[in-house]
Amino acid sequence: MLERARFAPSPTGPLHIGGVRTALFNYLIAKKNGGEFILRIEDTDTKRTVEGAEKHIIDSLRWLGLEFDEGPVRQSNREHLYKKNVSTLIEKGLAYYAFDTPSDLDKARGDSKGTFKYNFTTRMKMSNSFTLGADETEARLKRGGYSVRMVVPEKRTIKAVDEVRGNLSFNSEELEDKIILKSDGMPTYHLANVVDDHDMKITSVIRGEEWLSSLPSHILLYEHFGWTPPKFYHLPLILKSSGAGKLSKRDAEEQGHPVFAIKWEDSLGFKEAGFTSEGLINYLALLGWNNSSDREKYSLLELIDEFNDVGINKSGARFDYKKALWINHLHLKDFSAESLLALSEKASTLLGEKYSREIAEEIIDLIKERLNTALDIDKELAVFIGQPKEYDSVVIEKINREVIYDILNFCKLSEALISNPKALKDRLMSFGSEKGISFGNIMKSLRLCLVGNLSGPDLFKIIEIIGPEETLHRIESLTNKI
RNA sequence: GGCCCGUUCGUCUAUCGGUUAGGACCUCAGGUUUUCAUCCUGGAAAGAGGGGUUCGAUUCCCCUACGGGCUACCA
Repeated sequence: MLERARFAPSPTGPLHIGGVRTALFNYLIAKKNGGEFILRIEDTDTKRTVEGAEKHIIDSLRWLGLEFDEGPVRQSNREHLYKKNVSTLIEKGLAYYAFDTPSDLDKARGDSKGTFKYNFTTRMKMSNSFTLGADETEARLKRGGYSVRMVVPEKRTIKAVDEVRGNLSFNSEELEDKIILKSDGMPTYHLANVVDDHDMKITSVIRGEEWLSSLPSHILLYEHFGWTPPKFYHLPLILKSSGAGKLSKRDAEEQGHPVFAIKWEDSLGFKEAGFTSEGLINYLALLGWNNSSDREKYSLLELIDEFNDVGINKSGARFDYKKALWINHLHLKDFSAESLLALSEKASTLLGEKYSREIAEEIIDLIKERLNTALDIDKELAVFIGQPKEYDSVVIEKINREVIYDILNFCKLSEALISNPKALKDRLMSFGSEKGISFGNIMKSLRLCLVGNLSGPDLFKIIEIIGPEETLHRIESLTNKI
């Protein structure tokens, strides 16, 4: 049978990485078996729908490369479907009209000190089509403002299978006659989900663990309709990197890392933080799944290939930004110079103004092992683009101004040598031994002069690329300042 | 509180009854490098506790503890 998996977010806010991971696993399970990945927007709560959220979800999936084959299907367009199915349930006696107001329910809950359950023990005391009689029910239906509840049988063991955890069983006494149609005419999640998954021929429901406890209600609903339930996968949650609980936007901000795939209002996403989509996907895949192998780097295609649902973990995992960065680094260093250049518009323009395409690519190759994020590209490239804006004063003091001056002066006087970095190196060494200056300090001084601090790629390579004129210019600059 | 799920280094994880409990991030120490980073080598670091079952339990079962989720006319 053709595998069909859906990602079904509700547009009540931007797509965060928990959602991204759910989308990813849906995508992988679908694609693994050559199946289809479908996007369904669960917008049944009109009050909580957030402007722009749906667009953010779609844009995120697009950036991530998780292209959906169908959708977006919006539940708000399918009211008739839910109503029709609710009617058949009512006809079968497996659902009923309820007229209790919110304050009625509050009261019932308050009276029982929070133990109240709307089920076989209490429904005959409430206001619904079982207790009101046909005429009264009819009259109230005409007035509107009713909801519909599903009937949960009295004493039953409901057996369910979760593909991640195995066999599960629940006692129906613990369940409630859940509302399936709200008084505004919209279905609740439980109904809409079951009806849509059946209607859309979904074969695998892959969602977060927070749904595990409503699984028995859903199983019951499938039973009431006489439908065969799909396979269920409940994914472990992504936990905050320190402390307890689910990862939230606030925790992420406190820890200084993104939570959204792409920018949302004032919050920058992983994209803006310089992650590649595959780097993020790679990290997220490993946070909740593994292959029993020691392999850490996967492209999306490789994940599709290697993915197997038995490797999905059962327990929640803490988000670790450092490891995410490291995975991203693994991806960046395998990028071609060309695609790396494409990641930074600024860098490619500035580099393009100064150097030939060939040299630009050579420069990129020089720095690419040094990158954790695409943001590092600009930082690493600065040395090739202009002279240092400032000099690390700690280094100056450490080496000693006089010494630096002497070295730079020597370089300045050896002007001819600057166009021959190899020879320059030799001359500097002998200069050092004459003057009793360590070679390390010579190099540090020169690096300070050209870079502004003590980091960066090979010094003589830098001299070669920026050329004698620019080198001399930078030497002049620091000599004047010191 | 009730119900459900979970529990191996600080973190992410491997192990499908017999292992010196493996890998990665982090961290520490060396090495490479003119510097930083990369990279290489090495070190430190774990089976929540208690009962069973078994010749033998990290692995299977039970209890406790801890963590998480749900407990809405939200998803």
